[in-house]
Amino acid sequence: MNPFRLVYEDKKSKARRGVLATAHGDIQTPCFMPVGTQGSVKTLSPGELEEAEAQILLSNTYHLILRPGIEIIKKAGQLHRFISWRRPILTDSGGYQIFSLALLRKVSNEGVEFQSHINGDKYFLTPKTIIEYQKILGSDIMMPLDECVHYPCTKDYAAQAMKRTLDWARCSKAQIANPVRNDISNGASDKQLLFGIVQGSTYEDLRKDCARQLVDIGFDGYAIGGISVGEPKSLSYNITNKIVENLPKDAARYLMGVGMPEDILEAVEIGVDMFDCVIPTRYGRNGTAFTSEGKLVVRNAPYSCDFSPLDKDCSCYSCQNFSRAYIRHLLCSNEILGLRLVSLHNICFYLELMRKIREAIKEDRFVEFKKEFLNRYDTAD
RNA sequence: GGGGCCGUAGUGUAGCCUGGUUUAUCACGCCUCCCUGUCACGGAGGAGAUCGCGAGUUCAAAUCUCGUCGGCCCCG
Repeated sequence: MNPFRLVYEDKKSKARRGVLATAHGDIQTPCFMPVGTQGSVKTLSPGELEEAEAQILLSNTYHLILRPGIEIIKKAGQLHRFISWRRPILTDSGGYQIFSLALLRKVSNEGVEFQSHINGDKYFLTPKTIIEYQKILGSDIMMPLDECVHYPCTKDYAAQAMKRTLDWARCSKAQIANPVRNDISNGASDKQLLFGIVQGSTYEDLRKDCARQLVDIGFDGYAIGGISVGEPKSLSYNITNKIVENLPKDAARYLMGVGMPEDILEAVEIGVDMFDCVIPTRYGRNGTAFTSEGKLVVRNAPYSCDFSPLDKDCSCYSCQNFSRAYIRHLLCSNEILGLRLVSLHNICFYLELMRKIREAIKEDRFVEFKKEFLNRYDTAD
């Protein structure tokens, strides 16, 4: 059964409204998934995220395996219960982390051998074990192990990593055929979804080939990996566009790790449905707020006497109650509340942006909305 | 009255004995930039000191000598 329902297509662009049915409820797309790598969206509580109307969180299998360890989550009774979050969760496999964080990794067709970046313990993860771990986590959407290459990357290596990612995708698909599922019951589907991940670096033919083969295998949705890893933005856009053209209309499309508000708008316009990114929370912790007029480095000196809110058009708790001057003071004094207030605002800003995008698509005015938004939103800085 | 120690960016300091690779060290603070499947206490860059003041020795003084001012300590 196809978990994705295409609800509406914008008449003037390829933007679309959809609904993705998961075990813990429906997700309205286009959507943004706040990132809670280690089972926590840094500085924010599940209550605050619900309040901000986050529909789904992203968590990370690699991080959770290393700490606290899969056995503890199993004992806790799945990830939802462990972290006290009742809405959907997508778990990233950790492919990205193994290639960016882990030490001394050895990649073979069977899997990846690496040392923990925390304590040096040795692990050997295979596409099969990654799926088994995600079954135990009980995430609503599972991601297969993949190999995300850096930019720039030679075509030979990109082809090799793409082929390996495809092999691993087949292996992952085969692994979920064994139903080990147990007690998820409060959603539209009692099945964990599995997405395929398109790799192939910046090479159009590799990307196209990868997308087509994944579609042949058949997944519940398709993710685009290895974008925004340092390549020029025009290239990210072109490649993403080419990939989307080779994905079925009636499946969810997820652009992994993206991005800035302007990146999200570009991607929605060419038909991407799902996003996740550390930017709102990481920037929040480092003193940059997103506002309707662009990025605001509230940590900077000019705001020391600015008693207006981060964004005067925002209705979040931070903006309704606190000034830039106070938040800057908190950040400069290393008060945890400062990190929290900016992170909360940024998450609210992103989620509100996605709501506005969904509204605009429904009314065939996505292109105008994007233009108006970018007109006001200063991307120059 | 006698003796000793100390004075180097906003703060705390290295260098002084054995003068010259010192455009004077480092940390914090300050200023700016960066962050795209995470990184709370983060990364990069920058500004900021006529080395308390004055005189002397010397080709050359933060560095040696004398004086002086300020701070601290010990003895009377």
